[in-house]
Amino acid sequence: MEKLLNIFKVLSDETRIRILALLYYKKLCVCELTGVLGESQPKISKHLAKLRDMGFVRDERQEQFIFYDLNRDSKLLNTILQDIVENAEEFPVLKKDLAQLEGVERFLETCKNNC
Amino acid sequence: MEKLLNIFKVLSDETRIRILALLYYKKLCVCELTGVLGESQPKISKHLAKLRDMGFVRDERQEQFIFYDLNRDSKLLNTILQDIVENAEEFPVLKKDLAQLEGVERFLETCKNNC
DNA sequence: TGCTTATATACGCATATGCGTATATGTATA
DNA sequence: TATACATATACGCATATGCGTATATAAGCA
Repeated sequence: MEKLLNIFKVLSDETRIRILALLYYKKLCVCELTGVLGESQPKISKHLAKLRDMGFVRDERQEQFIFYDLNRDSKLLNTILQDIVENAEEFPVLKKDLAQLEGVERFLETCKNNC
Repeated sequence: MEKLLNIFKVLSDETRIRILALLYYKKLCVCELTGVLGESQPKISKHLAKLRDMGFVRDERQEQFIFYDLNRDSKLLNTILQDIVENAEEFPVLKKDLAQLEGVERFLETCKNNC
């Protein structure tokens, strides 16, 4: 039951839904997430830490950046995320976030401007 | 986005999941829910009030009892609940709750013992 | 080795949440 | 109409959550 509750607790925050929706499509680093979401670096890092501690994402260093990707072990979480991103039209914020996935790499080059 | 978040907030509490899982199968009154769940009457009433205020359940008086039933408007909530009850085997608490659905009416007759 | 950059964490605060206890409300019934 | 019963709500408290600001850590580079 604990695990089930954790899925819903994790999804009870808009920032975390936005992060998970982005990671659903692509492995991203803190820098890119900060850039796309337009939120402060500590805020994003703290949500990522929570997601990591609960086992929903994994982190992996690649040179100077730390990339996060989705742990797809939970069938239920996967189904829910799929449902959300497939209906992104209903959620303007998500739609806008996802549109920025095209060419996110630009946030790497100018990271100090985002973080 | 608000509506989406509300679905997950509502599901972030074990008592509410238990209530929704039961209502998924059957319209029940406060008395029956209190009896099956073995929780205090104010606790159940408050969770029901929250579910009602958020539009996830409807209440309807039938003589001395007030029955609650699931509002199935949200496709996502419906899908999630279906997934949960179909996998009730994984969640002993839910399995036990659902097993008591057979003959819940007995809680009506002895309501004062539960409430 | 010292500096910069990318990310993580600590701290304090404001708000939200869940619970128990007590009490109010409203319907049924004697 | 007085009482009992079913349910709802108020209040106080403890804990949890999210955020901003400040600072720590750790890798890369000069």
